[in-house]
Amino acid sequence: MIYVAEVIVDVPSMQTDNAYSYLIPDSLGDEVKVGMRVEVPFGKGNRHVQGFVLGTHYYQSLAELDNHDMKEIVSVLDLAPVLNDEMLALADEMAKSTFAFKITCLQTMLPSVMRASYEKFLVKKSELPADIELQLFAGRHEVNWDEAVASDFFPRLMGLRQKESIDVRYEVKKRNRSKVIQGFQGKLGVEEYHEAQKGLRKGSTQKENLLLFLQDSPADKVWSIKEVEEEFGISRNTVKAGEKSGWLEIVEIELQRDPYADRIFEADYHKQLNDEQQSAFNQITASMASESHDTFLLQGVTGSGKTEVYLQVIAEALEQGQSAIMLVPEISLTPQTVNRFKRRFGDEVAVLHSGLSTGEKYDEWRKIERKEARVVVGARSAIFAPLENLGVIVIDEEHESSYKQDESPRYHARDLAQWRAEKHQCPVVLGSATPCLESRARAQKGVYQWLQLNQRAVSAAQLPSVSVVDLRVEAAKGQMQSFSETLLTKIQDRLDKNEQSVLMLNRRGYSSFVMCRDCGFVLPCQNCDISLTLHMDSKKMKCHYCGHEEGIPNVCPSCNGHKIRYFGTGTQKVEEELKELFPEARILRMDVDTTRRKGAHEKLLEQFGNHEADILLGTQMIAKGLDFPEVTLVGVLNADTALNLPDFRSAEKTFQLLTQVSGRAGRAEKAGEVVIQTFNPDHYAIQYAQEQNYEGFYKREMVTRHQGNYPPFFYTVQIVASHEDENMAAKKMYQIVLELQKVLSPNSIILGPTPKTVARVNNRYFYQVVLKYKQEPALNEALRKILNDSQLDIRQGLKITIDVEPQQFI
DNA sequence: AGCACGCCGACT
DNA sequence: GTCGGCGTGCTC
Repeated sequence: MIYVAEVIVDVPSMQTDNAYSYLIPDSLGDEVKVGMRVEVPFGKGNRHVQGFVLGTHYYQSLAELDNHDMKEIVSVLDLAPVLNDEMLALADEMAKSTFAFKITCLQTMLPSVMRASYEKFLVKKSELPADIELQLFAGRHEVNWDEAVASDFFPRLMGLRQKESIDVRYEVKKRNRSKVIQGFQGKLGVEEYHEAQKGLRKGSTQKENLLLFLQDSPADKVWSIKEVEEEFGISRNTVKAGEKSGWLEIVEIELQRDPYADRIFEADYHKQLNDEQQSAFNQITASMASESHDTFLLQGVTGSGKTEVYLQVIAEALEQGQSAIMLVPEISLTPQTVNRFKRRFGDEVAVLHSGLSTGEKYDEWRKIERKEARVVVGARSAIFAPLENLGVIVIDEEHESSYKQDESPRYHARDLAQWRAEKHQCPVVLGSATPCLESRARAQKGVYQWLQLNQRAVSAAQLPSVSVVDLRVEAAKGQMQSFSETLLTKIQDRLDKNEQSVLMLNRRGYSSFVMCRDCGFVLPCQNCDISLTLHMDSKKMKCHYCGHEEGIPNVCPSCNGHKIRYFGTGTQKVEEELKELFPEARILRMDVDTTRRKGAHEKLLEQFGNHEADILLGTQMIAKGLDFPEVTLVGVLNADTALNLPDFRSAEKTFQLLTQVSGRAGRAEKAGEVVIQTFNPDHYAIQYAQEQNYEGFYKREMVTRHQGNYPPFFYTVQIVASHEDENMAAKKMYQIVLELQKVLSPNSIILGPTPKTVARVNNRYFYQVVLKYKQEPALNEALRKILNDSQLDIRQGLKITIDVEPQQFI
């Protein structure tokens, strides 16, 4: 019998995006199973790569094989499959719908530690020239490839390789090592131990102790050697001797790193649902019972108790012996959220988020795989949790753009959730106070079941009063600062009353830059078509696109003038202003700079929650999911920076952000107040946000979308080509447009080609085309063809990305 | 991706 | 005449 495995190899390229057949050597016989990772030789030279087994089959004889010379699988990297059939099928679907390589999809589904790392070595085979021997090998049998490349000997080493004095060795390294400790397990029955005891030599007290211990311990019980040594005084050596006598077996015990092990979670019980919550709960659970796969849009204002509905729906799934996935945006995976789930579901919860170390993530994943956790709470990638028998998938804050991955595979967690829901015959619940237009429109059309929560669950809580300050008027009054008089008065008032304020600086598409007041010169990045941003903490000018850094100029490089000043408003600058205005106030700043370190985000929030500061100043990140009862004032310093971006979603994003941040004010008994500073007080996004009127905004925005032929009326696809040579990128996009014009129906719209807003990043030029269409059955195939036909250009340094339903158009 | 094969310019 | 450039093809 000849066993063959179909393997997708870890070479992400168009040409290798298919399975290769490998012989399964007899030695690995029944170890190789579908869904496992294997190490296989691939290509010339001794190169080894990681691969995923997608299928196995066997042949009676070599004659049956039409494939002539297959190579053999080198080794198996897993004891059990790491991807089940559902996940393999999902990877296939993802590759198809997002135009990604299969291998990239497979890797994305697993914790990052399971991605192999490769190392290359030069191995000495016979006597080497003295200088190489002495200075490079220095007595070692082999040296790392990188070390050899860095040395002066490299060209000569390649010559020696030709003469076979040196060989190259490849290593595929497994990184998913579970933490293990030594343990042992009894092998014999009570009677046999009794017999063994009789046969002992007089004075063998240690061994006798061990035998007595084994007799008393339950069969199959695995003991930790260390614990037994400490608690029962049976030494490590005695256990080893016991193994020699065949009484017991030494085994490895896989240790769990539980990031929440040292915390105690107070149990939390179901709260009484109000009528609306109850109705939502009933409809979702009815869908669960009916084994259909409905999508629900649970739309509820801040404080309406969406989370309690999620929790009870998930509890119901568990009750039915099923499992559940709860997706939340990364930024709101704060201890507040996690605690709530831990308190309700205890050890049944596995948490997956970027705050965990790679080892911890792996352990949480293993916990799910071993079916020890039936509830998974996590960010986007938690949609790949290998749960079986799913009862419900919840996506909280469904409008968040972080549910779409902005690199390949460009999947949207919502789409994959719906795919999985169909497989498991279970509902998907999308929750939000401000649903994205697409979802809200689908609810309107009855594609989604629409559930509304209009009452605030906590009866005492009132909606905050929102006032809008016209910055144009403020500017006319004279010296322009970041704060209007209205806002300053209110901040002072909170300080006097010892209440807290949250101030948000909307930095999207805007930041502080340096400009010469004489000639208007703005310092640009040398690699990108964008101005450099001032970073006061490091006293450097930085490019946010490519990371380039340089010093802050004192003199204008263009006119040699000395009036070079910063413009725009960064959080650092506002913080300084605040300190000057309110010297007595304790201020916390929260932005990318102060939250870069692991856990810094949580720590800042905790400090603020403990009222160790009066003012929290931050960027968008403060808008999401924090709940501080002492906060009675929320100020938005510049509401409209995002409004002017060339993106059809800018009004929606602005409305959502303002509504969300407003919800941070006055969540307890104290009434909250919100001040929005803006240059566009008449813009509908600002006005509806002031009224906290989602429905009004939805209706108005739908008109704009309809007029502009944008989603939800049209689907969109973005195609981007980039190249070091601007002409190459532009030429390719024109060529693509010609191709598309041949296949697209006249109802579809092609925008472009145009250079991207930032046309040059890292010395590459970017050109894009946006497609808008209602129905194009042949589009997928046409795009595939474009990718396939572009292989020559890709070789010449062209990069093409296809983004289906892009979230960002700039 | 990464490696070998192959066919044209500046060197021993 | 050869070393080495990078265009092209292929990887079970």
